[in-house]
Amino acid sequence: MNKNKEFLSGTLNTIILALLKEHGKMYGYEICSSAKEKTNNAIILTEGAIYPALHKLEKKGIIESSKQLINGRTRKYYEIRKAHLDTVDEKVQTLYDFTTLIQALLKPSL
Amino acid sequence: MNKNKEFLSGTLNTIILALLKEHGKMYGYEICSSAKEKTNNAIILTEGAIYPALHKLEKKGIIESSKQLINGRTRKYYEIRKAHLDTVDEKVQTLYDFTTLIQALLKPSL
DNA sequence: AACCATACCTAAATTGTTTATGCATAAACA
DNA sequence: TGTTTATGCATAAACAATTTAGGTATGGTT
Repeated sequence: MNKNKEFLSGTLNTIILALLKEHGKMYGYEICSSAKEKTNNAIILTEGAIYPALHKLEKKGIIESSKQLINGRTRKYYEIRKAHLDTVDEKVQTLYDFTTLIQALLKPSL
Repeated sequence: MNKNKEFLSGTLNTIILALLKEHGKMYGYEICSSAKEKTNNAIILTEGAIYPALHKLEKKGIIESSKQLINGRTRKYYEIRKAHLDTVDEKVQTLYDFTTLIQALLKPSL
């Protein structure tokens, strides 16, 4: 289980941004469970990785957060700043293209 | 240029092993230039990354090296140990599957 | 002679992630 | 009613991988 752990590094930020772009607004815990659910437990984003990543993206000004109290628990929602939507698009596309390159590289040895 | 630098981390070992599996025997410098050429300069494996990676794979017993003198320059060829070919197959397949998962995750936001 | 491509290598610094915690609330359960 | 499970945030030490930046050396090109 979690065979993909080693491959995940480097893709975390882009996965976060892609999910944020798709859903508009998400909170950290939701990003983890969403990725997990969408990939049938194949992609496990750990909280220890995702929260620092979100904080860093916010510090860079790419995303912004807003707190909301829901059922007595606080949720911190993140969304992509409009000014950076294009950058995010590019980043997502670049990762997509990268995965295609990797597949082309690996295919001959499969 | 080299937009893929951040995505490369974590995939280096598997790329090396896939190329070695495909070509049978390769030397470090060749692995770098091969990846570069095959991807039209999109995947740049740096020597500072690849040599330590090769040494580590050898220390683990997954690959083995043999030196050869060619045109007055020494080349250190690496190949996958037979006993580990199955492990390598699995690893390559796992990365391939992972890239497919990533594509499925990213697609809705493209 | 200078320079570039080839070919190996290492090591400090940076970075990202894991692992291991901690706090707190709500709901389910026994 | 007390414990566990799920939710939801967070940080920090340790670890691992990679970058950056150097080093050595040979052969071929200008």
